[in-house]
Amino acid sequence: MDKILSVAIEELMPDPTQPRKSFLDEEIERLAASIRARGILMPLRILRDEERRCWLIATGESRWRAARLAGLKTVPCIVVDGQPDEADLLADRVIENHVRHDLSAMDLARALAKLKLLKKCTSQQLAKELGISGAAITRAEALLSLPEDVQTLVESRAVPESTAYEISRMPDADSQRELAAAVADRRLKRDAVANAVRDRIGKRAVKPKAGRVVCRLGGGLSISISANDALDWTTIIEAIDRIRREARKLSDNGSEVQALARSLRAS
Amino acid sequence: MDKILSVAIEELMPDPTQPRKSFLDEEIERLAASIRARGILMPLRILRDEERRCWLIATGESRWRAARLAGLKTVPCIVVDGQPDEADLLADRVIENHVRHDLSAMDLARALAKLKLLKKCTSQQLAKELGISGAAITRAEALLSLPEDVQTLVESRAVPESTAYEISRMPDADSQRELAAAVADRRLKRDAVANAVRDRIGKRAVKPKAGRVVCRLGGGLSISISANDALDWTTIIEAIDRIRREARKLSDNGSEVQALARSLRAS
DNA sequence: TATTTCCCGGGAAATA
DNA sequence: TATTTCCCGGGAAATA
Repeated sequence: MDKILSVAIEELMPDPTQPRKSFLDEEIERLAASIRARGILMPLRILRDEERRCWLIATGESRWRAARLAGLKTVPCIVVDGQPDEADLLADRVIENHVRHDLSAMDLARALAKLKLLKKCTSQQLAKELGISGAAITRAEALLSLPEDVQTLVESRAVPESTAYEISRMPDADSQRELAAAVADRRLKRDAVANAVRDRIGKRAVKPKAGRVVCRLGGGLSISISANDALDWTTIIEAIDRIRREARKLSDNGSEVQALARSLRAS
Repeated sequence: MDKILSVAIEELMPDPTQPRKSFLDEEIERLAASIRARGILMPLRILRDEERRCWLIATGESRWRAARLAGLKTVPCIVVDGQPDEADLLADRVIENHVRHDLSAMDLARALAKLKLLKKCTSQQLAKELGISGAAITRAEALLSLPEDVQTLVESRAVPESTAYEISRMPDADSQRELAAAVADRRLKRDAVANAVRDRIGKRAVKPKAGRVVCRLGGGLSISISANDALDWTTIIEAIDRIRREARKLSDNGSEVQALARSLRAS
């Protein structure tokens, strides 16, 4: 049977014949955090390259990068035997890339609550170690506050997890039961539940930070001004003045109107 | 170093001290399909139970169930050494439960297209073998039809995958570029793009150009002017003059910037 | 630090 | 079979 080899980080390299991958730094950092906490659970799958005298990574390149970042010297690997062809390698990578959900929402909620107790840590610390978001922990734990009968509906998937989280924000068990029943009946979906909850508990003032003012001038004509940050009058008026000067100039030149966009981009 | 053991299916059992899991039949069936196609890529992690004289599954219960369904006699396993405590086991299961995205959207698209060629199969057959949805394959492949420069925006994640799919439904490259630029600029999100596309292709009696000029002034600031019909200079300049007068007036009044939209709508 | 909002990835079911 | 619609899971960033 195959052995698991402990291979030095620097003896491994990505397979050059495989499609180039792009890695998000924060994704690798999150994985590195869980490797620091628990090590590499699943061995990489590697191929021998006799010419280069090194190992090529068949699957697990992001684990390799994260392990390096985490300061590991070696990583566990399985040598892929036989002569896998390109289709096999591609198929394996796609399969590995894909999620497997072994835990139900309630299982996850209970596991996280237990972990917090056992490790005596905060939700955020736990999130970091496990490589999941703090928001996910908040939402999972909220499920445990639901009445038993509602939890049963979640367990049976009659009420989806994200809908159940919205329900958990209702202040009393009876309203929660009522909403859960409506969802199980397919009379309400998540977004409708979220709206019902907001009506009840009062909505939060949300202001988008990206500024945007849309001015409808009538007859279908409108001008919208947008920016990455909140807009102020100085920015708005300077912008309008710029576009006005340019429009007059181009109009006098006899340019066509699309030139307005081009000329402002260039300037 | 640890060995990979080939353990008979019936010598394995779920760890009774671990939280009960619920499994979706269709989830297990999908996994079984990929196991039939490519086998079990990642060994299960198991613990010895001396009392019961069998192995307990630490991680990989759904792979075990799927393997049974797929008719395998044995599965590859790694024996977890040492005395992992409950926190370790729970943490490992949560980590394993979690997604790792090794492939970018464009990488996935290219890998799927290549697999279809190599295996000479339909998208649906491929979906089944890989354990992903047919819809995902349709969407991934659509990305390959985008102009190079738009594909580059997707690769760099300036345009999200699902948004890029909506863009790919626009009938011509110029509209696609325009939408992609708006998304990269954060002027449009996915749902707005989807609506724009529906307006354009749903109404098939092609609505020839609603006039629109988008002026990027730099630093994220932009002004767009749009109308139901084609735009001409007179309309543009009159519109700009109106908004300019109003902006100056409201600015002098000390109003907040959103008043600009309201006051023009009223007038 | 914890919670909530926003919105993207992607599966199931409806549709072509 | 392929594509599109609908909507849930869950991360990032805003908010408390």
